Amino acid sequence: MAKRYWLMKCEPSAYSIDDLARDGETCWEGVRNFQARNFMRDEMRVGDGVLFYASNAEPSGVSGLAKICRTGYPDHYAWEPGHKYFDARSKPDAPTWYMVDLAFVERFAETVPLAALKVTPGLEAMKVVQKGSRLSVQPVTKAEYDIVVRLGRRTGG
DNA sequence: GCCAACGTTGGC
DNA sequence: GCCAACGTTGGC
Repeated sequence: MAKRYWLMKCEPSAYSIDDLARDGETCWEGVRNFQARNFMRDEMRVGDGVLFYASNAEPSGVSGLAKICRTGYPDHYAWEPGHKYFDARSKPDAPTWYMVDLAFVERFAETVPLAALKVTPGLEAMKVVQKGSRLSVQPVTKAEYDIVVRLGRRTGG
């Protein structure tokens, strides 16, 4: 299957592109939205490209790149009573929630702010630029991915 | 910190 | 199945 592209959101106070650069790889636990779950469980493949998006940040925007290094598997944190991500619905023999693993690719010198995404031709259809979009894992096209990468690598504004 | 927009839950 | 209430997301 052809390589696909995604945008994945995280608050930097929880996990940032710098954290990923340090760790090399991380598991993307804690997604508790069915649509986002379906993308991770059913559609992501090893090698897919990821725009790493910092939400609730200064500024919010794409702070770097990652790639999928492990396809969907059960989010075992949902099975740990007392854990922040515990969910009694999810059982080891019938998991409700899934996660993938991400590998660090690149940290942009400066975050590409949401405001820049909103005014860049070719990105109008991205979910993240649409008002009220809360989906934390969303597909992007190769064209959109390439435009954002170009913005992220452009130095000196 | 505010609050609009959203997804989910639950009463009926 | 409807929809109000609730909790959460996330820009500002």
